[in-house]
Amino acid sequence: MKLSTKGRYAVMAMVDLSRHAQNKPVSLSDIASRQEISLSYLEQLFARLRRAGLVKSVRGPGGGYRLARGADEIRVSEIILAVDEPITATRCADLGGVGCRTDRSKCLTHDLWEELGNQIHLFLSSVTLQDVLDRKIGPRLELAPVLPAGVGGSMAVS
Amino acid sequence: MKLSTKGRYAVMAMVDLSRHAQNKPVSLSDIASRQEISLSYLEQLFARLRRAGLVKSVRGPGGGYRLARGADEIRVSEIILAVDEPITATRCADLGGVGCRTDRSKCLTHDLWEELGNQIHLFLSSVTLQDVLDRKIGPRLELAPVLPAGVGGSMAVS
DNA sequence: ACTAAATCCGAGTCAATTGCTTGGTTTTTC
DNA sequence: GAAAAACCAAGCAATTGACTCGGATTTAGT
Repeated sequence: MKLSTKGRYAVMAMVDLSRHAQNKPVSLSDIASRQEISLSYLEQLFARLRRAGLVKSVRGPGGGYRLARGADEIRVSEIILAVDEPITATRCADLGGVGCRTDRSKCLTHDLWEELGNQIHLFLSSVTLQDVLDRKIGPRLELAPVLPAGVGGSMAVS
Repeated sequence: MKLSTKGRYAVMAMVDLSRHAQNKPVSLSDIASRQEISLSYLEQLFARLRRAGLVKSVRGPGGGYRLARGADEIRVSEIILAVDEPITATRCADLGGVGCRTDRSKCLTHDLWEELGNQIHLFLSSVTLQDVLDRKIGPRLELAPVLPAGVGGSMAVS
């Protein structure tokens, strides 16, 4: 799973959409001005979100977008998968990576990346739009074995 | 924390280094041929790793690199932080992001990204080079009981 | 002292991606 | 029929990733 600002914009927009959902659909220009994202860029993102079946569109004046499902049925991971390009298969990425088979030592890191991907997906799948709206995000995972502290450093994900 | 193939290359190289560590230091050309990474690119990565204090260099023929500490004392997160550029402060990223203050609804996603960053860092900090060598990577984290959508109080956010 | 192995260093390249802009077309409501 | 909206396609500037090129410096061996 690729993590980029593109995915963040999409999530921001989807949160905005579910937050301002009334009877009327929400227009992209509303979202654009509220979230300070360019309208055309939003159009591109929502084209993908629509193709992924996460939103429905209503054309014509007074139109806009609606969530295709309830906010509690849409997971953040779905949004990010919808807008981000699929993972570019790196050197030894997915199935049958050449280097993986030939020299197994070359891919000692394979398991590591795979497990990291699992962790990220697990986390983002555990959060729905409704959770974000309700600010229910908090520390949810626990480490099994623990390490001496002090490895700190500021973090962020891009 | 930025996740790119750059960090992966660095981890691959560091794993290779610790795997082939004998009395003699390991030359980059050895790593380059084993891991199929370009030598010059490796040089750039190791310049950063050295500046970060993760490896020590020995110049001259027969020279190369050594781990600055034991493989069980180097965490994967350190390697990635060493080679990847620091986070580009996005729209509402770190402290004092403008949009965060003015319109709090704009940053409902803030906690989400922050917590995701925590998760990633937590995971990568829990894995040492030695763990990768020993193939000790496996599912290590467990989801805390998922919050029932409607029920219960708010989560503690630290 | 000479050579060669290695680390160091800085610049440049090339393709992909991001976040946008421009300029439309269609659909639909009033 | 005018205007609001979704749609669509092309292009573009800046950045980054993964390199290459061309050296320079250090040092072990002879």
